[in-house]
Amino acid sequence: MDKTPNKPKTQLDREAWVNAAIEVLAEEGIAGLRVEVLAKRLKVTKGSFYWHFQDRRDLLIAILVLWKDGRIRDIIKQTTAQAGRELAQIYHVIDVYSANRSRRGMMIELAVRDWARRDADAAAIVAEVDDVRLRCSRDLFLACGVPLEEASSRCMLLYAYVFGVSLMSYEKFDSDVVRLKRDIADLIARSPRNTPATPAP
Amino acid sequence: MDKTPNKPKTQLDREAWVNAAIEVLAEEGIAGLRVEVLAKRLKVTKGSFYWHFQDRRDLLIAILVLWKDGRIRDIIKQTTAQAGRELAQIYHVIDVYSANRSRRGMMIELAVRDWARRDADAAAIVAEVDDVRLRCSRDLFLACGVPLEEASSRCMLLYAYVFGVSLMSYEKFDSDVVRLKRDIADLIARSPRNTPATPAP
DNA sequence: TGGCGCACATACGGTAGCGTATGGAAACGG
DNA sequence: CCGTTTCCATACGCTACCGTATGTGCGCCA
Repeated sequence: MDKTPNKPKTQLDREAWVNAAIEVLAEEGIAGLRVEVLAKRLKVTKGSFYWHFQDRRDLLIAILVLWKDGRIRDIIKQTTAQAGRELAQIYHVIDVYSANRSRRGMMIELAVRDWARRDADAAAIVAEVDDVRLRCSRDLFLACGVPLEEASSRCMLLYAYVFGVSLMSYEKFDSDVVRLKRDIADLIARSPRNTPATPAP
Repeated sequence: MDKTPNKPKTQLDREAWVNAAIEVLAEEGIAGLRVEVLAKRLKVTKGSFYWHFQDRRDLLIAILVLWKDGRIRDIIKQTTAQAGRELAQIYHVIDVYSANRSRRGMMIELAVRDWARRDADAAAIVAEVDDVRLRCSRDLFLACGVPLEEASSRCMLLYAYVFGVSLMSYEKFDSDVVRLKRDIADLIARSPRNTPATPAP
């Protein structure tokens, strides 16, 4: 009767553990991600954890893999523009990643990157994700007619900016944050817009 | 006879502890900064630590204060340019902060910023430092004749970039990193360069 | 030269966390 | 109906820390 394929929910699977772990990772960082804490959050004991995972590192690797896949899927989605809308898409990418809207995603991002500073496996995953992201957004600039080297510079500036700005506190500095962010987006992306000197391909 | 003011070195003072702590902070992050580990590194036991400090948090606060003072002194030094050399100074700031040369300083920077994401005291210190940095480098842009709002945007882009780039891995992306970084520096600072319409003060 | 305080060392209790060993209930299969 | 598998609970040993209490060598000073 309850053979329906909806949520059984009485049992936990690996994926449920990993999702909860990513939540803790976002809140507490990699150092705060403890299996007993995680178990308490899921209302079970660590006996369950060590049935699903060989050890703590097994969970950590699973987190990295899931995060990598999600990030790559996301960036491909975000950088896929209809022809002619590439510049608008660049602005959209800047907006999405630098806004507080995706605060949770950025918290995970920063936690993973901090983790990667001391862990080779995490560093390798971050390197893969960065490479895909840079190439995808560079393609967006290239589609706008920006030369290759300039496209490289601009897309790298783009990503460095969105990560860096999430580390800073700038509330005291400028009251009109909306204008500030808009102007910065222009600095990163504007050349394709008003480059009368650059001949169209 | 040994009243000379050189290193007595037989005794540890508070500052020696704090300096060693900052070293550990850079290497292991705030979570890895344990008093017994620190004591072991200094070849003493924690009995010494708890003579100099009330508790672990006492040390952490001392770290924050020392770091703040050092950063503010440094930014004032880096943004003090002789008249007419402001633009060169901007490029110098970008170069100094984004280069691997000051890798240790950046490791501390990132560790403190990660710490600040979960600790109110650290966050307050970071906010102070950011505010001073942004104002100092904005003044540099202003001295180049850049309008106020554009100066704000550019200096914020500057700092977001230098922090963000230290979080990324871009070796696989572009082989000519020197050119890449030079072009990015131009994107951040270039407008002041070719604005012949701006009269010198 | 005896006392006094500095700068440690030693020892202790307590918590948090990892991983293991084993028990047990519930579902499932024959 | 019974055995097996799945999924989790309980209990245990161990290490790493935190913070405290107390012991101790040593220079200094009257």
